[in-house]
Amino acid sequence: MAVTMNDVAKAAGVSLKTVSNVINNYEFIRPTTRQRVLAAIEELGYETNLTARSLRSGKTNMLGLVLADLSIPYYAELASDIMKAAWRRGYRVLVEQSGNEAAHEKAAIQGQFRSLTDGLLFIPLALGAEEIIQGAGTKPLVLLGEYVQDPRLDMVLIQNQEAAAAITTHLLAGGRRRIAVLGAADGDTTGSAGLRLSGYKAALADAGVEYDPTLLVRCEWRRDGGAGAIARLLDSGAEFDAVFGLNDALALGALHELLVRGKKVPQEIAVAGFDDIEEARFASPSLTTVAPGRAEIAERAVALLIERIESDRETADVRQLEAAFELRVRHSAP
Amino acid sequence: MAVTMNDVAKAAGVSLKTVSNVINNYEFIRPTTRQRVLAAIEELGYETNLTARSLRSGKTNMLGLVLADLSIPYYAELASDIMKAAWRRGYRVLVEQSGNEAAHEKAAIQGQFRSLTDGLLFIPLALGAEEIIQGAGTKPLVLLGEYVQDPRLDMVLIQNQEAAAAITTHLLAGGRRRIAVLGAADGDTTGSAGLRLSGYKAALADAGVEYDPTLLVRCEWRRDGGAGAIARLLDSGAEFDAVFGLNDALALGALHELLVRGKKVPQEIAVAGFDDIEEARFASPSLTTVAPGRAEIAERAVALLIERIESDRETADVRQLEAAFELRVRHSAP
DNA sequence: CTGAAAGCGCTTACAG
DNA sequence: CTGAAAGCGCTTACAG
Repeated sequence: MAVTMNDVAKAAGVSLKTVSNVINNYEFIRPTTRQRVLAAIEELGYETNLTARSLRSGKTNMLGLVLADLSIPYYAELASDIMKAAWRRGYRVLVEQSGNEAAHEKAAIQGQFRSLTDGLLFIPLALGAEEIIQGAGTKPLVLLGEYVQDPRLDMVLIQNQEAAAAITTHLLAGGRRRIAVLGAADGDTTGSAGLRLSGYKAALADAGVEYDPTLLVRCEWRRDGGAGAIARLLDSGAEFDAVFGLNDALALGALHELLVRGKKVPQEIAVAGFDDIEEARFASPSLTTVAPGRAEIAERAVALLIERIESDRETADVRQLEAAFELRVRHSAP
Repeated sequence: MAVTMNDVAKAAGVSLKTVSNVINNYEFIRPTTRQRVLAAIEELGYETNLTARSLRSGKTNMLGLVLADLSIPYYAELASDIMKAAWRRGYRVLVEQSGNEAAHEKAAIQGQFRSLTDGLLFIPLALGAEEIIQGAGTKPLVLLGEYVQDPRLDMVLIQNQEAAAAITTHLLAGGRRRIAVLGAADGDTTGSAGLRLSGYKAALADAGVEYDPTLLVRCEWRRDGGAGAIARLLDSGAEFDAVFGLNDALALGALHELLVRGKKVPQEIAVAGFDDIEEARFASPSLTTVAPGRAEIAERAVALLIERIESDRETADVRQLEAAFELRVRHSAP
């Protein structure tokens, strides 16, 4: 029913191959032939059937992106950047929401889904390195985020420790001495929580400030998690003069709860986050945070993945890239 | 290189067709045959090649979703809901960002992109009804949003006028008499802006309050647009006791700017929005807004589109569905 | 219940 | 520069 390349070939009086050559911008075609083919394409309203192209060429020109949920602002903003970076290079992005569940992540990295994409960008939250390596098959895979760290896997990383230390140092420089941490528990060493916590600890140590594990609250990394955590902390009677939410959602939830309870921010309690989502700039007061280099992460992850796809596999060394971060000082912690 | 159905067939000692039957859950297969095939699939690690299936069957089991940008919270949250609704019905979603540009929208509704999907969910912002009908081809299409209204097109709508009237009435009931509107200009009649503005006007008229066009500010529907609009309004010396941002982003930007300038919200100026994005609950003060039925919109749009895909075209009447809305009264306008 | 053949619409070698 | 043939990995009629 749809117009095929064969129809175009007949209309233009050339072979199938010539039409294919024109469409794929093959160099050596007589200009008049090209014109005739283009005219036929235009006239018939021909559109390439990408499914057929994929089947024959073995390439889909799609990248998979597995993340927890697009309703989480940091992931949505990252996905937007990734789609744009891919688009510039002639690829589309197929997003898969894992909902943070191991079963979904597993299905996404090994299932039929993979046959639709040439390579995968994966933000793992539930699966470990071993499971990823086992399950991922042979197509290229680049990890984002830092829940998983393994020398065998390509990844683009945030400078978690350094960035968390920088923001903690900023709070300390502002005279804060008792900095609560939302989103981690004492003893966490792995994943974003562990890395950011260790940056926090390092900054305290550098400043000669005592580390007090009773100032840590473990909770979901969402706004309501942050709000609930601050509520519990206040109810416990703990004393603190600053809050470091391990991501912006936590910090924004905490900020909300502090203001609801009549605390003055930043006069009584300073608040800082991590991610620099757009919302942070427009919070009241605006949120001090650290920008982990989202655009750079998107750009480099896409570039690396496509390089893997388009080069001969096997050969290349594992690549682990780090994005530059930047402190964003705003009113919640001047 | 990859394991094919043929490999499975050989390993199980059956024909290709039988393997296909097992995979597609064809009923009448001898249990022992099924077992043998499943065992071979397991052993060889066979995965269906979805590209090949699509080419042959003419179905991709993917829905296209064209929206402006995932970094806009309302679209991100809607996309998340749509992907979940599609997933439940066995479909994936391929998102295309139009960046609000007509050329991108046109490419998305008529380009090769369409060959990858069985149908399209489209939030038009730049194209008109005529262009959509011309360009969209033969595959099913369901519109979301209300920039375009046309009796020939399937769509799922927000009750813009009614919802805008409800929130205006709420502000009036709180004693506000001079309600600024952000995101529309006097005379707008089409699209979300026009519809919401007309709801606002209707509510004023019902309450016998005069409509003052100098209280309208046209701007981009983003946080910084709202902030800039309020700044201009304040600088102009206009008097107002409430602000209605035609979406939450506008209202949140306005809220931020009002607080920066030392205005008390809601004591001096009440603020209300439209969309009920998650961020609204955690703003300080929390944002009064209207929930347009996002989950219902996602669910019904996906259901309608899939119904169109799976039934014989042509026949059915155009369907225009409306989602129910709900007022969310919070602290910015109690 | 299962099989052998055809074909979806392209691109890929291979000729010329 | 262009053509004729083969085939990517499935599902779809059609037989039996």
